Amino acid sequence: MEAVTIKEVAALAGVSVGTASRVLSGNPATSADTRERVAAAAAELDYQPNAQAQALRSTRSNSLGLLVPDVRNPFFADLAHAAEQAALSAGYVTLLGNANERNDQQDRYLDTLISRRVDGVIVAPVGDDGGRLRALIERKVPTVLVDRTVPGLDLPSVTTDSETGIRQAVQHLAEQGHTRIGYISGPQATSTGRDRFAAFTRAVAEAGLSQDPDLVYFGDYQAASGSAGVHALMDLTNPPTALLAADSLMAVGAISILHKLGMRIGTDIALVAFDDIEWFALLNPALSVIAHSVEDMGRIAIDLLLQVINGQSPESVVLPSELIVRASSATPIRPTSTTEQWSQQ
Amino acid sequence: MEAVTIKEVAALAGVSVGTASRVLSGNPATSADTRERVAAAAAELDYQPNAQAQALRSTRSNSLGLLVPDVRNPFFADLAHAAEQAALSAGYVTLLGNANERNDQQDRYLDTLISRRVDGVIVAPVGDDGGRLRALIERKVPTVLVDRTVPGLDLPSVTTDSETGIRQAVQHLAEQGHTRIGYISGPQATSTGRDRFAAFTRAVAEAGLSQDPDLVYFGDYQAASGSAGVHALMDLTNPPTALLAADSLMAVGAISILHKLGMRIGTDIALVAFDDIEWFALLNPALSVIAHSVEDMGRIAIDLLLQVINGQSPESVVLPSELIVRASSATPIRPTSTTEQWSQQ
DNA sequence: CGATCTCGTGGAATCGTTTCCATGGAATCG
DNA sequence: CGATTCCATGGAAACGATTCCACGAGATCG
Repeated sequence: MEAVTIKEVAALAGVSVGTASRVLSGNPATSADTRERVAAAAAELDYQPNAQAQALRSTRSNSLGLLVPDVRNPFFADLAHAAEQAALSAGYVTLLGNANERNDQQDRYLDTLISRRVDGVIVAPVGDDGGRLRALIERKVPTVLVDRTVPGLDLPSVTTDSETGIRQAVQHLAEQGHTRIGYISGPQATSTGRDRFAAFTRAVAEAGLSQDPDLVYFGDYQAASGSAGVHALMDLTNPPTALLAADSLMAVGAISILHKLGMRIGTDIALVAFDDIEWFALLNPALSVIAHSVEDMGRIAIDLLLQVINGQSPESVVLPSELIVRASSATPIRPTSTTEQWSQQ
Repeated sequence: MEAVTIKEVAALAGVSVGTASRVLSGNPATSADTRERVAAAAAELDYQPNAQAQALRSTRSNSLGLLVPDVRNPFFADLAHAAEQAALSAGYVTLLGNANERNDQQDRYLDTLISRRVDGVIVAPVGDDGGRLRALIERKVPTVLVDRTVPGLDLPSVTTDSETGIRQAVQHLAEQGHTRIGYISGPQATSTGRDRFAAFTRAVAEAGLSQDPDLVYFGDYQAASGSAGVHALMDLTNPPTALLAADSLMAVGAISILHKLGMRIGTDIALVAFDDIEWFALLNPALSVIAHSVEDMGRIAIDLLLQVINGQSPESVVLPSELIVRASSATPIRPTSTTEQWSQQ
């Protein structure tokens, strides 16, 4: 690594480092002549300022930390992309960290972000206790939570109102004649897991559907637990006729096992997934989803973070969710003789 | 941001900053007593060293840059994940940049990485002219190319041998009775686009299949161009009976439009895609793919980069590719006389 | 025409850390 | 017991940039 310093630029331009610095940072107290000579020297040497030295001196690093549970989850990949683009156009580079859905990796990354003195952090938190998030708060590092919140941590956040979408989905399934809806829940150690489960419970009660606790399987937002959930639910003596999966990865696991079991989605069983992934529309049959805008979430998170950095205390934002009906849940249930729980449409 | 400095640690421990620094960096020239007091003080204050100051002094930042064309492309999301994990266990943090398949964004990020004095860079390059990549080379910044290469740039790289997989795919399709295979190519401004196209051309010639130039559509590795490709190929007076898409996103575009056209994949038309994405196995029918290992690619790229950082000059690595046959190409073609093979049954 | 003001510039301090050098006390040797 | 070695430690320089302060030369004013 052969670095060009401002000293060399100044020498080539025949000025002092102070003057060179002034020109390069756009300080108006410079003569046209020196401006020109310094600019020429910088271009000639292809000078790139040392961001570390700048940050050390100015206590601003122009970088943000973004910590997600898993980049390979398309929802978080989209979120990362949206946030990164928004940050870039505000002049910040993004340090992306991956917690791998593990508390210890999240904590390790949080310490790294503190060490690198990022100007702010956006976290989709893993787990429920905050962990080293509290260290960020103590140091007053501007922080915004995204997608998930942590009880007891008073930080601005951008989350989704799962309630509306889930109620729409349950009502929709009820209209198709389903009375027993299986729910593959997210972990209760995440706020989204709890919120969506609560919303499902309420919606099912409102719609007058079966509240059989066996119809709920608790997964962990990973594909494998979606498969396990389908197994558990389908092994019931009185299995559900429709399934609602609380995130995209568990839906993927569910689809995969349903294929293996030879059950036709949309015909033998209805399926709705939380999270709208581009690919879900390509499946055959296309998957009904509860959609929420990742782009908005990423963009708004950056927006709130910039406000916090500027010393403001923005309100948290809750984004809407909405059911999109596709073929996987569009066929009304047919009356069958085996189980008569449901009235025929 | 309220930072704790080594000065405060030293004061609390009752030693000089020099001594505190020695203890914290594991320098053995310290007494057991001071080691203990400094460690206690650091823990007490929850001291996190300022990485910028360390980097400024030591000219090592313990960070790597990773520049991909698009994080939302699952192939690159997986690559980013693999590389990031490998870097992390070698003690490096990864700065992830997104070029959005655009030369100017790539160049902008490369300059940022130079400014931040990362210890090394891994790039899946966009475009063909190198651009600011040459600035990295001039400054002797350790750099490794991944997935794609750039002509005229002599840098270590990790790429895939597309030839084998593509030949297997073409032979496989030939065995199913296809004689006209449509090829949705990547852009000829990328090395992978050129390599795969050349491999396809050779394989088709070897297998004695139609070399009609109209059977090739040049896309840009984005979903939309996969759709456009299907349109173009199917509008031919003598359309292909099988399709080979040069990457996963174009395959997605192709699938989407084939659904709209009402063509059944695997029955009316065979489809094989380059890139093995987890989801492709879940489609109905499951998609045949040419697989190559992203995990290996990411891991090896980091490995080579660490070697370059250590002053070595590692050889480039070429990884194998391999056909995985699934339902989308498993049905032998039925002899038909018309150009509308798919419309029957 | 002398005093004041303006303005561009150089020099120096500073950010937080590492590392080199000097110091002084303890330990060891002849 | 005096000389040498050893070793933990403090102090200071350095990394590369920004910014404050002071200075001197012109311009402006009374």
